[in-house]
Amino acid sequence: MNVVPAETWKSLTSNLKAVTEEPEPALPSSTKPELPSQSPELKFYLIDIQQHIDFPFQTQKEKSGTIFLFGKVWSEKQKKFVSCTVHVHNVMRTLYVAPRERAIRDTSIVSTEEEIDIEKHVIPELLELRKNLGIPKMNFKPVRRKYAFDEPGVVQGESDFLKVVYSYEYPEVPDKSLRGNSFAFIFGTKTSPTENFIVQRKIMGPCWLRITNFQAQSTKLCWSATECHVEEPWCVLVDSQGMEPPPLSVLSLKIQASVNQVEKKSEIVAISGAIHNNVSLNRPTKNQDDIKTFTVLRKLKNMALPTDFDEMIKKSEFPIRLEGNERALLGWFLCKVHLLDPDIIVGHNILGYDMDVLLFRLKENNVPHWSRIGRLYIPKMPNMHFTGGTSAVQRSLIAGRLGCDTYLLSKEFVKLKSYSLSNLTSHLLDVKKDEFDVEMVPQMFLTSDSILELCKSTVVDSILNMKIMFKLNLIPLTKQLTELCGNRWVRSLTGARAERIEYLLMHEFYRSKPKYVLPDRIAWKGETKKEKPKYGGGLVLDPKVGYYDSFVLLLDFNSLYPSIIQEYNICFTTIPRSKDSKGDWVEVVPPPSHVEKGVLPKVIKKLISNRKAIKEQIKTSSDQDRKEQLDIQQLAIKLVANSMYGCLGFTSSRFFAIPLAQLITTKGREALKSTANLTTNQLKLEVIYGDTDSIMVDSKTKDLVEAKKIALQIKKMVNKLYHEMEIELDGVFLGILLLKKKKYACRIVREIPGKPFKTETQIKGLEMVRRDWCPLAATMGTHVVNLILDGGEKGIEKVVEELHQYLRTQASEVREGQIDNSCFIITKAISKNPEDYSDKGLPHVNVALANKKRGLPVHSGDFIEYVITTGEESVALRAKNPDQLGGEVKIDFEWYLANQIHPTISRLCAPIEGTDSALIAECLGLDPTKFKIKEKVSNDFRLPTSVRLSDKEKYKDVARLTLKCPQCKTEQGEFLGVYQEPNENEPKNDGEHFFRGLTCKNADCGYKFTLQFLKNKIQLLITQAIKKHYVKSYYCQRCSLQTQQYWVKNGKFKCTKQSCEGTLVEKYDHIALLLQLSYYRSLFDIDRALNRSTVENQLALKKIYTTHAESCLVFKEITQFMDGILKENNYNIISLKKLFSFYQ
DNA sequence: GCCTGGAGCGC
DNA sequence: AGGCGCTCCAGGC
Repeated sequence: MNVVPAETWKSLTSNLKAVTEEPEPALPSSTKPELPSQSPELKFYLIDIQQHIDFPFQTQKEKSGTIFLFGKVWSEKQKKFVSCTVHVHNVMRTLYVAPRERAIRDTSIVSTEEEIDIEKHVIPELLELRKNLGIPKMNFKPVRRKYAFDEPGVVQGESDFLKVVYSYEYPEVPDKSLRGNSFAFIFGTKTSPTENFIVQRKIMGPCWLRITNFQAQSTKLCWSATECHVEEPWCVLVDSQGMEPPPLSVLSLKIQASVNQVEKKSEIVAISGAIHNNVSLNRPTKNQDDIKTFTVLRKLKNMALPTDFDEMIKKSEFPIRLEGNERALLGWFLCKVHLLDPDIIVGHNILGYDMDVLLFRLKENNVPHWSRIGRLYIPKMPNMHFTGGTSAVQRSLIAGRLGCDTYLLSKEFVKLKSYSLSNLTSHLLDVKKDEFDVEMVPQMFLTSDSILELCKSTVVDSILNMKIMFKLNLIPLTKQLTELCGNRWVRSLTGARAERIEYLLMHEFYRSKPKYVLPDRIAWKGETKKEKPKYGGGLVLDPKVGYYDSFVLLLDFNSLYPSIIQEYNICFTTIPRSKDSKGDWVEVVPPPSHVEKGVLPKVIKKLISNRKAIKEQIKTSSDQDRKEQLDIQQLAIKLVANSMYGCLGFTSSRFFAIPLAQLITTKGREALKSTANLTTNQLKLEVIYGDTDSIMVDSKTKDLVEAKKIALQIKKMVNKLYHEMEIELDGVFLGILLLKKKKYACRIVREIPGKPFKTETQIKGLEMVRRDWCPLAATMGTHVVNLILDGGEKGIEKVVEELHQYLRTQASEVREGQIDNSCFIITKAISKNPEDYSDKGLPHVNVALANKKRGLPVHSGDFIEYVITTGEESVALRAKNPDQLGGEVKIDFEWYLANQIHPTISRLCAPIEGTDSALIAECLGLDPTKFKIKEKVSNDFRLPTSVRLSDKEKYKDVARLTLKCPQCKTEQGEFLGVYQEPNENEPKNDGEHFFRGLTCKNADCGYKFTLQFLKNKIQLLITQAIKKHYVKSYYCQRCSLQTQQYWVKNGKFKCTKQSCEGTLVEKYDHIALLLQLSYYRSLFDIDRALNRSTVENQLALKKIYTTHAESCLVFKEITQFMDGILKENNYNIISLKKLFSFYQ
């Protein structure tokens, strides 16, 4: 058993300052908390805000109107920052009542004629409401406010509102009372104390606060080092001086559980922690290796530890604490947490799994002071379900400490195929570490060595987690995002992206003068299933499929949607919105130019100009430290600016506005269309593809400087059209294989000053970048892509040859079991609980169910890894967890070749001449009959200029088409077809007059060749071609021998080579045949001729075609006729075989 | 063969 | 607890 490779252990621990133990935790002291200071004002660094938790000893008023500010203060006594909690009492409900323009008819309060007056009508109606709700006290105050949202009946723009303030201890205004006779709506009834506090106190994320009039707490309610309270929210002021924030202490946790096989419940056997006490908030932390660790381990029930284990612990390279049982382990751990008092707890999937297990075990073991896991003192654990997933209630129990989940956050900030800890460490840290199965834990307790290995594994995991947190700059980045938007930091850490934008806009609308009344939060409808789209999105241009070996330019609009918001002044405040009679939103247009700039464009402008300034600073700064800090800032701004559009279209967003989102995408489509059109028509360039905000242009040159000039032309032309939107050269490709919309592979040019440029292969959308295809398919696909992209230099025939060779060797390696099992693992996410799938035929669902049965945690959103094994059942039932492989459970190689490798390679080769689906199948040793070509027969794939051989070159060896007049028997000479090579200096040929009228060259005869005659001739030629080229040979899977001899053993064709026992597979070399057939076809294909001509020739050709329209029709029919034959036979070897036998 | 979910991409 | 557009595969009819 070796989970932690020696080099991993060494690399991780040698860098640590010291892997030593903290002092033994003492029992909790009962001394009264130290008062922060005696000065009238407390400097307090705010980290997080939490609302009430149900303390049994709190009054209703305290429960509902009190919020907790968690943060840090300077302790003179200890000469360091210590944790502090400030209780803010009396946060009040703040409602805004919007009067109706006219009162509702037939009411006792006002007559219909009367204008509504706040004093006369609204206040009395509210007093009535107050009485009915039993609220003793409400404050009223008429105020000027603006409104720009969608509550029906509320006046848009500036008007009078009635502000109502009352305590949270009294009931909320119920939904049925939100509309009255004199008022259209009451806003803010559901707003939480936290939100009111943040918005009204204008708190933008973690920041320094000045706390005035603070008082000592008489009752200790927190585990923080210090605590105090203020009676009124206005005692809390944002300190604008902007001092450097204090460093935070971070505890990285790894909880090692084991499944109790009797009860099928998780138990905790070990916990490791890694501590860093000096984590920076604004920049990457220095001395990231300044980490200390602890590990606490316990004995298993009814299982003695190996006798030499005490000795082992003493000799261990890192501290291990041994406890007798789970309860003692947890108690020791809680003391540790209390002593270390971390501001942040980091862990892998800690918010999705670990917290649940920890809380469950704390409860089961009835561990005292369990709430020290957080900073609030909570006497009794609330009732909750333990489902193996951490619920919102559970998360709130660590209040005061920020939970930083590397699993959750890496999902948000980096794109990977898997987010398991081992995959994260291998991609981000270049460290190898395996994970072991929880089922292994009990047997690991049998020997001291394996117990030590287990401890090593947990301690290494805790260190790695910390390192991932540093690597991704999770703390500075999320802090920056929080600061930009003014939401709560914990929310940024749990990936609440929509909420960030909500807060950004709330602050912005609240800052405006006069303030805006904000829209209410929409209740979450619980439904998570994807709805169908509500409006149109980005435009995707039809790709001109093929392989290009010239420089291809990628131009795109910088931050298209944010730019559009600015360019067209798109905002709630500038564009009136309404619904039609069916209740659908009416499409809108941008406001006239004289309209004042809206709030949205203003925010975007601020963000973008800040980002520009920061990027400028990065360029000029020489301080690496500062550069990294600035880079985090600019990245955060980009993330925020780009996500604003998404929130406009998000149904549950507070700032939900379909018409605005729709207008933005409409303008985006317009911009892309016009850019593509202008490039094609005005600059006469070829746009080969485009998606949402980008176009790809074939420069048709092999000169980089020349290509860049073209890009500049496009840029200049397009940018003249806009103020805010800006197109830019985003990249130059040398070689691109363009296969489908959103699917391509290219070589990006990377320029190095003073040196020749390099290229880097980039793949988009293909199987190779998808986690639901196995790594083997990805490796092979990538290899083939590189073969093709290298094609420009080698020539396409060579590429095809190499490709076929590669497939053969790979296929035999697969069959012989030479490929590592891990290359066959397919990963798929489950989107709901495995039991909830109606469709039981899904492999990953079956594996998820099997995992669950074994006691492994499975939750919605998890990635399930599986392999397909041999057997007779359906594929779904043959899907197994990779750790089950061995013995009779074997990987079904044939399934992989047919269902993973073949489709991947076939699709890549679709535009490549000289190979096809059936041929690829044959190379892979699969039955070619099962791989009929689905793609339509088409010869109009783009081929690169250099690889695209001239027809003359390409068809130099094929049999020519000659015709003889059936009437006068005159030989007509070679038929040269509809396509003339450009710049051909050869004399006019005899075949040309066929084209000019399909008439016999013997003027006396004058026979006109009929369609039927030509068809028959073609049919004949095809059969001749088949006879000539169709030679069957065999290919040895083991020694690669190609032969036409064989001997039979056990009904299999065996290799004739001495001492080779390999099996022969049939090899059909039908490239020559295809070439011949495609030659015949090319003679008649007008579209192809046009496609392959230069621009000048195209014009000339078109002219000729028009004058000979009748002949052209015949040619078209012949082309279609040939396509028919080819399609019918599917370019398929077996079908060709049938044809062959038929004509034999 | 057509349609519908689901999954996972691209932007 | 951002959006839509576009392959692909499976399964059902």
